[in-house]
Formats: sequence, C-alpha cells, structure tokens
Amino acid sequence: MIFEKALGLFRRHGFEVTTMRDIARAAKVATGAAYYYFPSKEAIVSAYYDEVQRLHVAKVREELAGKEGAAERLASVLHSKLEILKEDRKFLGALFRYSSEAGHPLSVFGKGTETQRKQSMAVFGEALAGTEISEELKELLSWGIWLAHLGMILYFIHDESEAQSRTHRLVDRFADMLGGLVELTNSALVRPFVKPFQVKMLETLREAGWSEER
Amino acid sequence: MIFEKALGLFRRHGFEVTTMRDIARAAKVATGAAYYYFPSKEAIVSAYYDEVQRLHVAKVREELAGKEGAAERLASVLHSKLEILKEDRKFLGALFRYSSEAGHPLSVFGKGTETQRKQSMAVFGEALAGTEISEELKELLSWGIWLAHLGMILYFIHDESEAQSRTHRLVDRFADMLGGLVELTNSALVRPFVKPFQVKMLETLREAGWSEER
DNA sequence: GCTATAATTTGAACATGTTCAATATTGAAG
DNA sequence: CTTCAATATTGAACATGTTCAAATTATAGC
Repeated sequence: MIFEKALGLFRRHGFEVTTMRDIARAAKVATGAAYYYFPSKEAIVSAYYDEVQRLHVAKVREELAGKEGAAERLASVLHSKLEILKEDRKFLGALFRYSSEAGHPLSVFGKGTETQRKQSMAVFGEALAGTEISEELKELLSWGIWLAHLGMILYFIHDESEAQSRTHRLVDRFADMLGGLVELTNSALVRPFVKPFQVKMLETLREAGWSEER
Repeated sequence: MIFEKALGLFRRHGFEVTTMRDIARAAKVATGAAYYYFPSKEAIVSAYYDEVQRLHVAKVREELAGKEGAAERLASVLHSKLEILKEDRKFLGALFRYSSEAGHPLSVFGKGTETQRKQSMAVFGEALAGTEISEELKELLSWGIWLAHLGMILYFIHDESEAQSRTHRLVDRFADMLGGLVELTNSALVRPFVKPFQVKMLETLREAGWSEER
C-alpha cells in the first residue's frame, strides 16, 4: 500500500518533491509507519527496481519467443525495458543517485546489487542465445550490453522527444551494430585480427573483477 | 577559505558526514555565510570538479610532451587524472550523485556540464594527436574514452587495492587495447570491414546529440 | 569625515529524512 | 475469555540542507 502510493507520487511529481510525509499521508498512516516497512526513502526506489527487474524478465520471456536474429532479439530486450520504464522517467534518476557511493546498497558495482546485475546480464545473454558465438564472447557482450543499457536509461531520462523516440531509435541502431559486429567476428577473414582483442578484454574484465568472481 | 576547509573535511571524513555547519565552523563563519559563496553543498563539489579539470589540463600539457604512441599517451592522460583524484576517493561519489537527474547542473549529459565535458573530451583527443586516424575516428574515440573515463572513476572509487593499483592496471590494459585497435583500423586488410561501423556509430552519436550540436 | 549604497555576515526559522519511546492492535496459548 | 508477547502504529523530536530578514561592514562619491 505504501509502496503503491509512493510510486504513484514519484511518478506524478518526481522523487525529490515527494516527501515521506506526503507518502504516509497518501497511504493514510503516520509518518513513522512508512519506516516500519521501508528503512528509508531510497529503499522504496530499491524495491521499485526489483519490481522492474521482475517485470523485465517476464516480458522478455514472452517477447523473445520466435525472434531470431541477434539484432532483433537484442532490440526487443532493450525496447521491453524502456516500455516498462516509460511512465517513470520523472524519478528514474533517483536510481542512480547512490550508484557511485562505494559500499552503498544501490551502488552499481557493489555487493548489494550483485544479484540484480547478474540477472540483468543473464537476460542480455538470453538475447544472444542462438547466435553462433563462443561462451566467452557472449559473456563479454552481456557485460557490455548491460553497461550500455545503463547508458540507455540515462539517455532515456534526458530524452524529451515525443514518446522518447530518440532513445528507441538509438536502441535500434545499437542493436543493428552489435548484430553486425557479431557477424563480423564470425567472418573467417577478420576473426584472427579481432580474436586477440576479445581475449585481452576478457582477461581485463576478469582481472578487474567485473565478471565472474569478486 | 570555505572551499579549502570544505575540501579538507570532505577528504578526511567524506561528503555525507560533513555538514554545512561543520564547514562553516571550520571556516569560522556562520552557517549562512557558506551559502553566500556557494548556493548549495553540492555546488562545492561542482567547484571542486572545475578545479580538477583545470589541474588535469595543466598536468596533461606537461606530461604529454615527448610521449609518442597512442597507447602511451592515453595511459598518461588517464593516470594523470587518477593522480589528481587520489586523495579524494572518499567523496568522489558525490560527483555522480546528481549525474542522472535531468536538468540538474551536474547532470552527466546536461547543459550545465557541457563546457567541462567538451574540454575533457578535447584532452582525450589530445592524447590521440599524432596518431594516424581520421578526424571522424578521433571524435568517436574521444567520446568513447570520455565515457570510459567516467567508468574508470567509478571503478577507482570502489578500488580498495593498495594505492588503487587495480585501477591503474586497468588503465594500462585499456590504453594498450585502444592503441592496438587504432593500429588495426589502419590495416588495409581490416579497414573495409570496420569502416561501416565507424560511420554508423558516428551517425548514431550525432543523431543522439552526444556529439557536436544539441 | 559623512552619507548612501553595496557587499557581506549573522543566526533563527523552516522543510524534510529519520529515529524512537510510547501506545495500540493482533493473534496464539492456556 | 484472558493473558501476553509479537507486530504494527503513532507523532514528537532530532539532524541537516537551505532560506531570509535583519545587522554589520566595506566602498564610493562628495
């Protein structure tokens, strides 16, 4: 109840201007009650992102069926995400608010977001299923797409074009390019040149701890 | 005076825990006085970033002289930045705090940070000077490096290794890879395959408004 | 030196996120 | 039905970023 009311207010007016008192009032409880269910205002955002993730996984499962090429599948996955977020641009920025704070539960690279991050990357890996690429490359690409998808959301937040068409066009182009890139790496001619980069990049990621362990 | 005291406290204790009252007390003025010079706490961070940028430009001008290869030059530019930031990891996260808020003066892609962004990208372009690449590719790479450098700072914030050696190693690897990539695109054999991607990517960036106008 | 204007400084007041001791409600055990 | 512990709710109090009217100090023109 508190969650729904909060979300409604965030959507309508934005994250900053909505006070915990507003939320409590909307839910017809005392201010303190909200804190019984959510330890902080930002925890509501955290719960929201869990929800988004859940919806995305479900939506992707639905929409990916029958889609074939890497480009088409990737585009589908990204458009899906935007579809889910489309009413929420007003407060989406709050998601990134603590993304850079080391040790913070919403930190992009932190422990607290690890599950979501992995799940998210798995979804992007799903988009590449059926494509003829090595597991290694898939891992690399999943990570890259996840990162790019953060950029996409950032762009989406700032995109004032009608129905955020610019972001959607960007997604199409990006998916296209990536599809082309995958084909390119599969070309016998180019592969020997590109392979060392893949290997190096993957090594770097591993060492950096952005992939697998850490 | 207020700026110096604030920075000292931020460095020592972090951004959150340092209150405006602390800062004012340290500078031996009333709380309100701080607001005469800085419209908000976050404006101090903004001023800090201006300073960092200034220092970086100066340092790069110095250190780039005599360095030749793209990889070496790029590494130098990035290590320089880390060198400048090294005492400030504790509160660097505050820089990103409002980076995703549309319309906010510290927003990554916003108008308010445009000058800094362009200047920053120009510095990275500088690193590529002397390299045999087209103006177009240089533009594309400058943008990409700028973006990667944001990632670097994010990683740096989280890097608890001795003297942040992991981040420095990451920079070396990244510079290496990029140097190799530049060479690769100059190879007559590969260029025809890679060229269409460059063109498409640049088009996309232009359309997205991350490059040139907007 | 005097006055008027501008620049600076003050600290109380305000809004909002958060905490917490006190109170009320619920639900299981007897 | 009573008791009692767990659960839920309340609202006042607190900390901190920020505002602002009032007071003070500096500066320029005479």
